[in-house]
Amino acid sequence: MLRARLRVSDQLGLVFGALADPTRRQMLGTLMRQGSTSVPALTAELPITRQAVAKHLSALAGAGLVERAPGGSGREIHYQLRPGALEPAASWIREADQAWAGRLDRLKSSLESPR
Amino acid sequence: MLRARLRVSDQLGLVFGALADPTRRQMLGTLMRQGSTSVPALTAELPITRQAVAKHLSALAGAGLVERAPGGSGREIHYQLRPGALEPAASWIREADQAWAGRLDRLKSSLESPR
DNA sequence: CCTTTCGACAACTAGTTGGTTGTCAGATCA
DNA sequence: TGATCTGACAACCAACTAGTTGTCGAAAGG
Repeated sequence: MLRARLRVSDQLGLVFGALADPTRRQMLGTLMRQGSTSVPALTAELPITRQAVAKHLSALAGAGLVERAPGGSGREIHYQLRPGALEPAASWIREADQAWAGRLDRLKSSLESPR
Repeated sequence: MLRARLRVSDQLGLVFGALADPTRRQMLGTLMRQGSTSVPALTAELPITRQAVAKHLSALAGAGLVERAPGGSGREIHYQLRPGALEPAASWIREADQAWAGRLDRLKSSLESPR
């Protein structure tokens, strides 16, 4: 019956999913270096169309990684990093890394104290 | 002409992509708790078929997060976490988080020293 | 005023994903 | 031996993704 696959607002999944695309990571890189950017600016440094850039930006916004920059005097809409947005992902990785290492330690000690 | 989209071995992308799926994160959780597991064991705790589990496992293996456990006496193939596999992702996030915070600090200080 | 630029949609395409069913050979076990 | 379980494929399907082209109205700029 092909299960529903509701995907009920999997925040962590959205963040990791957004980070999975190299183009999106590059956009974030630009944002980190320059603080704020816009669709036309990103289009200038990427080999894709304005529309594709806009789609990626809205994916990043959907994951909460990016938001509209206030001000916006000109006609271009500017975007900036959203404070704390990386935190859930960072802490998942941190916890996993710890459990990972713990697992390996236990494995190692079980190898060191055999039969 | 619909660009090639070669995706030339984007290791980081593979890892983040693997982590983007909740089912896969759950499998990793099991692995962290139990150290080693197998397709039948995972199938027992998930609402999906054995074949789907195998596919997820091979995605995790493709991202280098998981590997076949040595030994394997019985007929089930066991899998374990691959040491250090999380490192690239962890360090990307760490660096990004730093740049992120730096950006925000500079933003704040520019707000604190106005006109 | 006319041209360009920008944002917002919409429609389309090829390829990928997450899942299914089905099949089959080999290992395990009663 | 015969039933069952396992892993490994393959085919299929619906939904999603990353990109495209095209259109349109509003804002800026000459």
